[in-house]
Amino acid sequence: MAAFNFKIEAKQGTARAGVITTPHGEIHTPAFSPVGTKASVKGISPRELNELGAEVVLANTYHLYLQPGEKIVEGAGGLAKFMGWEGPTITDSGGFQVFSLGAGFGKSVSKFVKEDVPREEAVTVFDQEVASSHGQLAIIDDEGVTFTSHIDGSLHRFTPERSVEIQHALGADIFFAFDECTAPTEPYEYQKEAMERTHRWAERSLKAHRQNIDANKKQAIFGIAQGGQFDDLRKSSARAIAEMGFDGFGLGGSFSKKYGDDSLESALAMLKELPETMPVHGLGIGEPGDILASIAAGVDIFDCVAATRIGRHGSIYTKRGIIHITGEKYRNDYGSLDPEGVIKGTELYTRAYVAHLIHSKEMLGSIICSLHNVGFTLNLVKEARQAILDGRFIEFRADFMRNYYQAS
RNA sequence: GCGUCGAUGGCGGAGUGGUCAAUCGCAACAGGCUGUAAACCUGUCGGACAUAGUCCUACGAAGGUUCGAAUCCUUCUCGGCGCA
Repeated sequence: MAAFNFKIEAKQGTARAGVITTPHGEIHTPAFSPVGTKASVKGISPRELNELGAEVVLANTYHLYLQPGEKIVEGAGGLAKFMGWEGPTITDSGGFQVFSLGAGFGKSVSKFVKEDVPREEAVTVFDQEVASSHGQLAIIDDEGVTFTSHIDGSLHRFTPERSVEIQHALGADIFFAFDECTAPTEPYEYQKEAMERTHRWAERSLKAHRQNIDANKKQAIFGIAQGGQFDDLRKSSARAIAEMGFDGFGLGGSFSKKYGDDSLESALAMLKELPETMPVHGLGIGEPGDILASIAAGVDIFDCVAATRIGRHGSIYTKRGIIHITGEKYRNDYGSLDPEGVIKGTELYTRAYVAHLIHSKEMLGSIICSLHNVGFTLNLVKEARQAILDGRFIEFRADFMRNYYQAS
């Protein structure tokens, strides 16, 4: 992997600033990767992303496989070319969808695997009608995952090998091994089982990648660790993934409050088990406070849908916390969207105007808020990086947290 | 002028004797959103205390029938349509 390199420039405690080199350019870490699930960061053009300071964009294997199909993307010359983005790209493996699509039926995934269906028969027994009647779109077995498309209901199957094959076609600079993301609420036994399965899938993903000489020259593969909220599982998962020979490490899990108690702190503790030279990607970590906590623990890259999602729905990040621009008090507020942090491309818009756009469902409102939030997050990470280089990250983080979570 | 149909909470529009402070949609307001099945979801939505709940004011206006009316009757006001 000559084309891929990670260099640490400065450290402060476990926090570090560095540079990741990829065939499509450099990523200065800590870095935030806006999420363009379907090869599009919702509402924001590649040129704007560039102007906001983004250096890398993350897309999703599951979505691009279903639509338009990885061959189309490959035919365009790869993900970056396809979407008109001139920098590095990352693809997620589809492992998260194993969780988010399966979660439609609560804990059915574990039930299905452990009780209703014998492992070896899970696939053949898959009953689309039964599954969909429960709103469940994915069923896991040890070999892989069978799922129905959320677009047209058609039946598909991912295995680690298939995920890697698709990601080779998509051609991102960095891609992830196929994993099983679990809900933090799953019990120990299931977390352990899923983690061990993820480890086996990681080895298979890595093997499938190393067998492709051509892809190895252009793409780096990161292995994802799991373990839920259990410290011992987290640590053993980190060690197992670290020993396999991946180019980088993916901090897996779902830290959304929606799916249960957040286990970010315990997940971050696992990073102590990793060799210092290994770049770490915090999957789906994107709330300002979580980003800073993660940076402090040694995470180098982040990706998160929050910036664009909450923006699209009319909420924006400010140094004093999130504000909902649809609030009554902003209807005649002719001040800047965020007086303390005006983001490039949003300079001319007032809160009253943006509030009106969101109220009247004009798409520009969602675009402006998304621009602001992505810019805000990129700035946060950029400032954190500079703070590490200057040796004042601790103070920077403390200051930010005090302002952001102060009562307002 | 005569006939006819209608008048319901910010708007649209259900309800046509008790289970109606009144279905539903929109708007409004509040909250949520962390590897995007998300330009989405949840809650509130006459008023006052405010958890349950209790009380008050309410279905154009006034009167009446009835144990009980948004619902039935009378008159009036306003509006649509038809005929003059």
